[in-house]
Amino acid sequence: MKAAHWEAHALINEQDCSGRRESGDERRVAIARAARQLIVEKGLEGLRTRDIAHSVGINIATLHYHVPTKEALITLVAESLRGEFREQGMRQDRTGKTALGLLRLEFDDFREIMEEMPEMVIVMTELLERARRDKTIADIVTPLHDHWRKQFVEIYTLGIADGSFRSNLDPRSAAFITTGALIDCWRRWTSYSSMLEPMLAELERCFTVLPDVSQG
Amino acid sequence: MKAAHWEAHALINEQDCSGRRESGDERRVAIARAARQLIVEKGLEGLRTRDIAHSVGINIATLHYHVPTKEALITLVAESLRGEFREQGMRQDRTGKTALGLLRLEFDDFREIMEEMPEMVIVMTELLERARRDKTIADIVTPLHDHWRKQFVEIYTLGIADGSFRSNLDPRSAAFITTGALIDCWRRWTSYSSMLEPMLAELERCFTVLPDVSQG
Amino acid sequence: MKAAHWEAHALINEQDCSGRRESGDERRVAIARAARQLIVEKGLEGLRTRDIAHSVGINIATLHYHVPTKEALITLVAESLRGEFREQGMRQDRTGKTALGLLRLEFDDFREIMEEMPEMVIVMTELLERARRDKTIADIVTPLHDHWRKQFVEIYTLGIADGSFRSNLDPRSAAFITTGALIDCWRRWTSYSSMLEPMLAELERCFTVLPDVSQG
Amino acid sequence: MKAAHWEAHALINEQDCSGRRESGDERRVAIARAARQLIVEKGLEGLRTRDIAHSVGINIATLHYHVPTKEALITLVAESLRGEFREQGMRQDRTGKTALGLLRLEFDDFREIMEEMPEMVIVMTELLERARRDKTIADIVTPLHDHWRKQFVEIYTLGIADGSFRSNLDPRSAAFITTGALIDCWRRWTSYSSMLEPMLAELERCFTVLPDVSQG
DNA sequence: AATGAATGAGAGTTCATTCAT
DNA sequence: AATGAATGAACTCTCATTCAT
Repeated sequence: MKAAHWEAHALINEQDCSGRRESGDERRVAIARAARQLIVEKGLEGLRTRDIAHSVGINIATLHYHVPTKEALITLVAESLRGEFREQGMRQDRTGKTALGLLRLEFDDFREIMEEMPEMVIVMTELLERARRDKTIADIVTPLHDHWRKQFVEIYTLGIADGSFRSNLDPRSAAFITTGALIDCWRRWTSYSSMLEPMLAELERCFTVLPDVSQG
Repeated sequence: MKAAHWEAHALINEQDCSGRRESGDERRVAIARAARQLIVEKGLEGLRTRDIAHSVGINIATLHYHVPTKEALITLVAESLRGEFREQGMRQDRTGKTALGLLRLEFDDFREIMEEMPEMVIVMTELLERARRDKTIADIVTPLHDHWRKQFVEIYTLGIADGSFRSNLDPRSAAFITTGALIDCWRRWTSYSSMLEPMLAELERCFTVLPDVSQG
Repeated sequence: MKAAHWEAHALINEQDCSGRRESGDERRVAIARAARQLIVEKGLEGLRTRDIAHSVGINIATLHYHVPTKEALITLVAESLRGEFREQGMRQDRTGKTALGLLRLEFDDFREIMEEMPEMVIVMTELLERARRDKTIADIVTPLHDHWRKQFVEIYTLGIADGSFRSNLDPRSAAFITTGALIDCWRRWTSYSSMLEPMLAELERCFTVLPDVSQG
Repeated sequence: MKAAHWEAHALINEQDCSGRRESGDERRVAIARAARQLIVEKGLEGLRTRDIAHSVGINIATLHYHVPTKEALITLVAESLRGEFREQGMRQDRTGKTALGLLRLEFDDFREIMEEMPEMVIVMTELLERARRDKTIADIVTPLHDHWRKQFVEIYTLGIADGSFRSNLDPRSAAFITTGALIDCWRRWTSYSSMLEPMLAELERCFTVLPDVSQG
């Protein structure tokens, strides 16, 4: 939870309880963190600037000093999510893997997010929802979503070529199914977290060549 | 003479232009209808009781006479959706079908909803979102959702037994994948409506025995 | 101060202290009255919706029920002034008067306003000031001002024709001088009210033919 | 890196682009200059300390270091106006002129101000307005105004004595009329600047002995 | 002399709800 | 069954001013 102090600018979870003033960037990070926490608790709809300010321990006017409007605040939240998603995606070495290996890496990433940052997932869901009506948010969040889907498209395309996936697989449709199923899994996480592993296993079976060829 | 500025507009949603007063239940139906229309336009978050009253062509106080609180109003909307979903599910004859036939029937239902009542889908999505935080709504909407998923579980179980679906299929996971993918399809309907057919076709291929093994 | 009850709609100064609710129009009148009083005390710049509401004895939300925005409120004030100015202008019989007689009637009107409704004058001044930056107000107030000036133009034109005013008088310039001087008199009313009569007398002398022709 | 959003713009009014720091007094002059510019643009009512600071190119805190409160700032503006008005009044040689000559000199001054420093006029008007409610400002601005009027009183008194002005002229009333008309001319400058010359000519005719008596 | 950050007080506005008729 | 009027509580946002450095 506590970020090491040599990690200069990506500190998100650092708790700074000393009396000294924080620099602008730290405050913005703290505000984004508090906002995300509150979105988890009350939803984007229930997000109140006063609550954020209180949670950060500053005056509302101070909040507005750092983030001029509520819209900008939500944009900030969206951007902070984007930052972490990108970090996440760059952690693993993807060279020399088979398509199935890449798919499993992708699933690992998903597992990791679900277990280590479930909060982020809820926030993302809320933002995706709002993106339907708010272009500013859509412009930040949709590319993330599209990028993620495209990765599956590539994996499936690759897998068809190397024979590890079904030859009649439509990569794009499969990618939509995969991301759709995973996002829905997010959404019902609190009720059905136990379904994650069976679902991932089933998804694999859906797209790979049948092992029980005995029937053929 | 009229001081209140927003009351001056013409009523929009009133489909009943005859002079007679509606009975209490008719009013509630009209209110639910107007509310759904407005949810489609502005989202559940942007729903305002005043707008509903105006759309129905009645006073806000009158609205509150028929539906005491906003919560009750949203419950009313949820219930009206439930009613229609049930109607929908009972229309088709399901006797004597194979598992694949039943799956296709289910897909047909989905297609029909998507094309004929896209409004209902949006409202449902919004309600599912709210259900995460509002138990009253969850109690109405979750059973609908569960029921729908269970139908897929049954179909897949049946299909494994009669050999039309993969023997290593996990019906429950497959059902989750199916409903998840379809719901996500709902959500992105405006951007990706063209993906519906490919996705349904791919879903079929995901769960049925590979046809291309013999073909290859 | 107390308007007779048979004067249906122009009641501005009526004090209604009974508990019963007022109709929309009465409330709007009461709001306009309170707003004008407050403008006199604190200026248009210092006008606060909360103060108005408090002065009328209603909630701020109620104020917004009757007058949707602050801009609309100021427009209301401007319109209420316009109404009274017009009433004022129609009271006296102008038929069969000489140009000098008409000028004196005009001066009588001015005296009357200054003495009986000094409050109105201050409000008008504030509105004229704001009109420079606010087109909505300008559209209401400027015509009043223009109309007033034009009346002087007409009087002076008439007076030149009938020989009671100087033949080298430029009616338009003279009208500008007259209204300008009178308005400035308004403005400094509190400090220089004693200057009104000498100024009016001097203005007469400025435009009429010199009586001390002995010099010629 | 910079959290504060409104600080990011380029400074507008800074005419001193050399690297050196300004001395305290220079800063106050720059502040007064910027404030006047902003009063012209948005009125005294719309004047914001932040805007001034930004326009000068300094921080708000720095602004408050040089000028402790907003009231002091407006006083500063008033004083800067006073300084310029005095400079203006001392430029011309008034010895050996007739009353009419002096009046024309006064009109020349007015013309000059109107054409060369229209900005000053607007600011003056705004300050005169505020002076009605703010004694501090009144104490600075009213003497200026009174002084100006007194000059006309003197000119008219002189002119009666030397026979160039009407013998029945009341110098004080005439002075009030003159300044009032001129100030009002200021106020409507943007709409009626073409009225200045005709008005000045008419004012002359108002007070001088009728020339057309002998002509007729 | 200068600044980034912070703040209290208050602005106009909105909304679900209630009251009297 | 219906309504005009009223309201408390809350909202986002603004601004002159101050503090620590």
